[in-house]
Amino acid sequence: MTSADTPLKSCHGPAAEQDAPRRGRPRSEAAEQAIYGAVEKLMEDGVGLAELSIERIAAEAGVGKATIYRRWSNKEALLVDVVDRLEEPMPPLVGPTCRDDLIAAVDYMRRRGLIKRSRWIVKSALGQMNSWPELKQTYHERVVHPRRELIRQIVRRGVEAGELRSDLDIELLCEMLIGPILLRTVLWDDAPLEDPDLARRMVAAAFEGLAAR
Amino acid sequence: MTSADTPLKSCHGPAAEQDAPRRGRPRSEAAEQAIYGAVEKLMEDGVGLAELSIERIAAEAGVGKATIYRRWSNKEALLVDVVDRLEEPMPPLVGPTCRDDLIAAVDYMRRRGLIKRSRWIVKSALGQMNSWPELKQTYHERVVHPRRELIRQIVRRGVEAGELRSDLDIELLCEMLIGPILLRTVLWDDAPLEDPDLARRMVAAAFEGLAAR
DNA sequence: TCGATACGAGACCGTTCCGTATCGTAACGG
DNA sequence: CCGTTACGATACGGAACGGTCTCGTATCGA
Repeated sequence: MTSADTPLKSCHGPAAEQDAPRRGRPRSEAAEQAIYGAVEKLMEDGVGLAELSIERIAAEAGVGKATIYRRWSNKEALLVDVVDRLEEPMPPLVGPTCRDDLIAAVDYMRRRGLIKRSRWIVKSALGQMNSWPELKQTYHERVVHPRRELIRQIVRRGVEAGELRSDLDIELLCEMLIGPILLRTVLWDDAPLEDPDLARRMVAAAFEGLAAR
Repeated sequence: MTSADTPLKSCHGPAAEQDAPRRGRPRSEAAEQAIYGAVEKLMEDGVGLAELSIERIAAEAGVGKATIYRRWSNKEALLVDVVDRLEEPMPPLVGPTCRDDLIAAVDYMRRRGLIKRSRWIVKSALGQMNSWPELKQTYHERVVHPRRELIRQIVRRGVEAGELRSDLDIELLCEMLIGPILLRTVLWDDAPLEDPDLARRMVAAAFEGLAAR
């Protein structure tokens, strides 16, 4: 009975028991958006994961705590949903060459690094999520893994097409290509990301090498 | 008057007013080490910054809370000292070539990444220290900045010696060289770091480029 | 021996937070 | 109109924690 008739519909959002035709007053869509909005606003304001309490979220959203608990069973479930809907998938990119795809991918990360919400979630992912297994797993599944896989795919195609050296391990190639941009977006808060040409320069440097001549 | 007579003695450890010849029972050095040890043990066990409470530290150290507060005015001061004494400085390395120095530096980071304590502090630094300004500043001053400066210095010498391309921005060169290893040590928990040849391969790949032929 | 200080243990207070329950009100179906 | 459910607000119990204080004991200098 647990998973017989329900198609496991990648159930986003609050746990809505949609089976019953719901009598009484319907749930407010506005309240839901206000809750999501409040969490995202707090994240953008640099509030740490520890300070991100349900009471603070409710206050920021102008919503009663009960309205939150009516939708999510606890704080963890709420944050899992927030993380889940936070980042849209990378656009599928099929440039003429592997190099084009790599530049696009690196530039996507550069632009993403400019968005404060992304930075917050990445940093929190590293720091606090160790003691929060489900949140960490969701983040890895939905955010880290797909991007890593996409890069791997581009690199593999590049190797097969003869654009990238075939004497290097695929993992090493990936790290050499996206390490620098991730370093700038995640570790070094003060590093500039505004230059729209940065991705091209990075990929070019990686391709051609840093040694003189 | 701020820095006239005090030699700014890089005052490690608990705030000890060493001026008075201290009568009564002296403070226990063992207790101090037990406190430091307890924090480091908890960190190695993967306890998050939020769970790292004074009471838990005291219990782990087998020490009364008062013994902690007698040495540090609050939790923040304790953690600042812990961070401060956590990492020893990078060894000054003057290899025959810039390439040797870079390999040594990257390998130092690889070995450091194998130590759980370092990983913990780096991750916490990213996640939770945003709401903890003094801790973050200390970490940046004592850990991040010196290492970054050393890399910059090596790279600058490499450019001057004609080993590295002079048409690239110094910052970009630094990121291309240490981004990959930091990616592995900080962001990807599961990435292997055991290969003692990793640093050499990474620097070689960066020097010679990833493009085929 | 005596005063001063440190020790481990833990009581204590104030604060914050989670999660539940209760209010009076508002919005839906029948 | 009535039953049902959601709403915002808020009170509540319970837990965790920071920081202070008080015990009885131990260890120093004088």
